[in-house]
Amino acid sequence: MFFTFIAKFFLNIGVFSHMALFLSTHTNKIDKKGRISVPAAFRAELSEETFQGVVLFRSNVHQCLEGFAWSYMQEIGKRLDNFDLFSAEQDDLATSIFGTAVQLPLDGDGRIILPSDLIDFASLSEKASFVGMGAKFQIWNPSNFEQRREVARQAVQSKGLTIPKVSGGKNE
Amino acid sequence: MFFTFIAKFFLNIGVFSHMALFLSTHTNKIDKKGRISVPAAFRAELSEETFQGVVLFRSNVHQCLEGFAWSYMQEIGKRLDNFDLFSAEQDDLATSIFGTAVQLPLDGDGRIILPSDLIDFASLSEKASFVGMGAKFQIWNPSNFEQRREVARQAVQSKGLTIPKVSGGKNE
DNA sequence: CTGTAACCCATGATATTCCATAGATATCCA
DNA sequence: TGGATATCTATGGAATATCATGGGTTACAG
Repeated sequence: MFFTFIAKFFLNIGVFSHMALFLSTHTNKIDKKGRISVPAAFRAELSEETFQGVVLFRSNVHQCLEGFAWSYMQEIGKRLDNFDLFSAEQDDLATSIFGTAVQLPLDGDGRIILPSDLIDFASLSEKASFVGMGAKFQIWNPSNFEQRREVARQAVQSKGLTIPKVSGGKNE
Repeated sequence: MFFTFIAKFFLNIGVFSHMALFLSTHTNKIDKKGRISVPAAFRAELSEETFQGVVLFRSNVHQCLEGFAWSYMQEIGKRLDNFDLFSAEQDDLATSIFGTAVQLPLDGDGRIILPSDLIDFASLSEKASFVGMGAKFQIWNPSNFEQRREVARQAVQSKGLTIPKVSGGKNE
């Protein structure tokens, strides 16, 4: 159908080009070499990326790490451009994101090596939880995340936040 | 930017129009591997989906699970992506929606495997009831659902709840 | 040299695929 | 209409593939 064709066209040229959608929480072990398996479901989302790996940096809000596909960094760059070029916000964000980010390749078995400073920052020890957040994901100390999950749930309820309504269905 | 505007326009007018419509209640057995058949009527609603399976997460309101088609989840993902990337709201929503959701593929016989933490959350044991809710469905312990059904029925009666007529635009 | 990272392979646990069956439903034809 | 046959569905179990993890070996840079 015509509209579908048009929409697919725009998808293909990259307006909403394939975006990774990280979902669910997976807890894996950090071995004594500092390696950890990236969950297979997350790796599948990265399969079409030119760079096979992830970008990690320190969260500005929580005691956890944040991760993206490499291509999503470009999107962040674009969004930063919407700030005033020399504003304090732009400077702070650019510093905290680009300044501290590390690019970690996947090894042949789908693992990454977590740098020790990031392990320290997020208080990781034996295990770490990969938490899907849609376009990005977070890496948490599992017990810290249990608390965070509960806080988030209550915030969603008390602030009356709702899942954004989906339009476009036959049956709205 | 122009292309973004056009793409948003197509999203809003509902290019992605097919939406599953889940109806009725079906109770099936959970086998010792944690597998359960998704009711055939629900599977038929999923037949046009690119991803053959469902997305489940914990209800924020009831002691039950909620399920969607994958495309519905993608749509939520795009909307969530329009929030400020690092805002508290985005973070809370993404954590409670994506962080707790799981993507479950249908096996060749139309079954899914229920993760044990979700089985615990919903107090499921031998059997589970799939309850159609339109665009989504819920999964209940059958006896808990009987109570819930009665509470809902009385609420509708006493409050005189009705389904509002759709007015104006599709996505208000 | 020496430690670290990249690569390779082994293994147990878990998930996925495949096949069998029984009961229910639908279909078809006399 | 009745009854035989085919199809679909839910379920059980076995065979196969995948994943997470551990450990070893080689490549390489300080």
